[in-house]
Amino acid sequence: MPRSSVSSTGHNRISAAQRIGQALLEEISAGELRPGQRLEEIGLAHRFGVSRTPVREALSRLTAQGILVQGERRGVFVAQYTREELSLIFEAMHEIEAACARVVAQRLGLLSRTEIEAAQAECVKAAEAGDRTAYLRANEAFHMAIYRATGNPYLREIASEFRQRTGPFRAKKFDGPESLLLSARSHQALINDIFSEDSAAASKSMRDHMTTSFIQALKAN
Amino acid sequence: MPRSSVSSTGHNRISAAQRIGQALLEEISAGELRPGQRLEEIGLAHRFGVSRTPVREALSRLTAQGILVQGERRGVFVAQYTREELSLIFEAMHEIEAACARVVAQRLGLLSRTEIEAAQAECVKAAEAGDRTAYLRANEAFHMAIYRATGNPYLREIASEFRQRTGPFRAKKFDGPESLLLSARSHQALINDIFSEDSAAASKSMRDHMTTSFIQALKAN
DNA sequence: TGAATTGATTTTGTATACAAACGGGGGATC
DNA sequence: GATCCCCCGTTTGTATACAAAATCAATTCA
Repeated sequence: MPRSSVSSTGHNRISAAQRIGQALLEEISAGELRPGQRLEEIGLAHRFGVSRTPVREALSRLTAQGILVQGERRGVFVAQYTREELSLIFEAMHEIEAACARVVAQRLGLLSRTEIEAAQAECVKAAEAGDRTAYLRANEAFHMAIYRATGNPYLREIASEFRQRTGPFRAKKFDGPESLLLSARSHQALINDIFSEDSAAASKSMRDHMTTSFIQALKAN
Repeated sequence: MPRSSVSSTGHNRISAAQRIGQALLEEISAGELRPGQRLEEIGLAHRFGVSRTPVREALSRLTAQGILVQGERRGVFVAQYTREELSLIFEAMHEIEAACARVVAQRLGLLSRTEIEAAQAECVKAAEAGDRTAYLRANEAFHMAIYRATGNPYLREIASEFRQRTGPFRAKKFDGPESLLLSARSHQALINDIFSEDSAAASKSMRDHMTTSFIQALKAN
C-alpha cells in the first residue's frame, strides 16, 4: 500500500518493496516479462540491489492481486491463463465495468461529465490519427475517468485492479486503424447512455463495449 | 525456531503467517477485535509465539484486503469506517452481488440450482425457528452458493472478500425475528428471478435484497 | 534394467538484528 | 506561562542467517 510521498535528496521515501513492485508491473505490462516466466527472489534481489525481504513483499503483493502466481515449490511466475480462464477474468471485469457505468449514470456530477468528455475527445483524436499507442493511453484514461466518476473508491479500486491484471492481454487487441474508430464510436454510445442517466442502458452499453473489445483480445491471445 | 512445532508426522502445510491471519480474521468477525483497535506487531508475535516476520506478512495481507488499515506511523488498526465509507463499501458490495446474480441467471446448472435451494431451505428453517445465529450462517451459505453458481472464481473471490470485509458490520443487522422472515422471503423472490433465467430481474432482485439488509446494517452501526 | 533410496541443491518460511524516520515529551528559552 | 527545540522511544523497513521441506540427480540394489 502507498507509504508516503516524494523523495528529497538521495534517498526515496518510497520503500524498496514498492519500487520493485512498480518496476515489475511495468515490465509485465510492457511485455518484457512474459506470462509464464519465472521470477526468482534471489535474482531479483541482486538485480535491484536489495535483500530478499523487500522482494518477497513485492512478490506477495502482486501475487495477491493475481498478477503473479505461486507455483508449487517451484517459484513465482507471471500469471498465465488458459483461454478459459482469460474468458472468465474478462467476464468478471465486464461485470465490474458495467456496474461502474450503472453507478455513474445514477450519480453524475458536472465535473465527472467534463472529465469523461475530455477523455473521450482524446480517444477520438487518437483514433482519427490512427495512433495506436496514444489510443491505448487515452482509452485507459477514459475508463479510469468512469471509475472515478462513480464516486466510489472501492469500486474504483476493483475496476483498476482488473484493468491492471488484464493489461498484458489487452495490449495487442487493437489490430488495425478501423478498430480504433470502432472503439471510439462505442465509447460515444456509452457516454450517451450514461449522460441520459439511464442506468440500465449504461450498464448494457458498457457490457457491449467491453464484449467487442474482448473478442479482439481473445483472438490476439 | 522455524516451522517445526506443529507437524508431528504428517504434513501440516499451513504457515504461521496463514495461521495468524486466519486467527485474526476470526477474532475480528467475532467482534473480539473491534474496529479501530490497534494491532501491534511485537505483541502479536509474542502472543502467537513467533517473530515479527510472519506477523508482518499476515498483517500486510489483511491490510491489502481492506480488513485492516495502516495508521500513519502509529501502527495497524482494525478498519473503522465512517457512515459515509460504510455506505460506499456496501454499494460496491451490492453491485458485485447483483453482478453475480446476473451471471448465475444466465448460466444455471442443475447442481447449482440444488445447492441454492438447499441453502435457502436452511435459511427458511432458521428464520422460522427464529434462530438468529443459525440464520446468519445459513444466509452466508446462501450467498456463497450463488457466488459459486456463477462458475466464475474471479467474481466469487471478489464477492467473498467483500462479504468478509463487511462481516463485522453485518453481524448485528438482524434485530427481531420478523427481520429473519423478511430476509428469507426476499431470498425466495431472488431465487424465482434467477431460476427463471431473467438476468435483469435477478440483478435487480439481488440489489433490492441487499438494500433492505443494508438499511438495517446502517441503523445498527 | 528398473525402481528405490539418498545426497545435494533450491525454495520457502522464520528469526534476529540493525538503521532510519516519525512523534511525543521534557526541558530550555523568551 | 507559552513556545520552540532536541532527544529518545517506537515504528517501520531492510539485511542477513538459518532451518525445514521439496525437488532433482545420481547411485545403488533387486
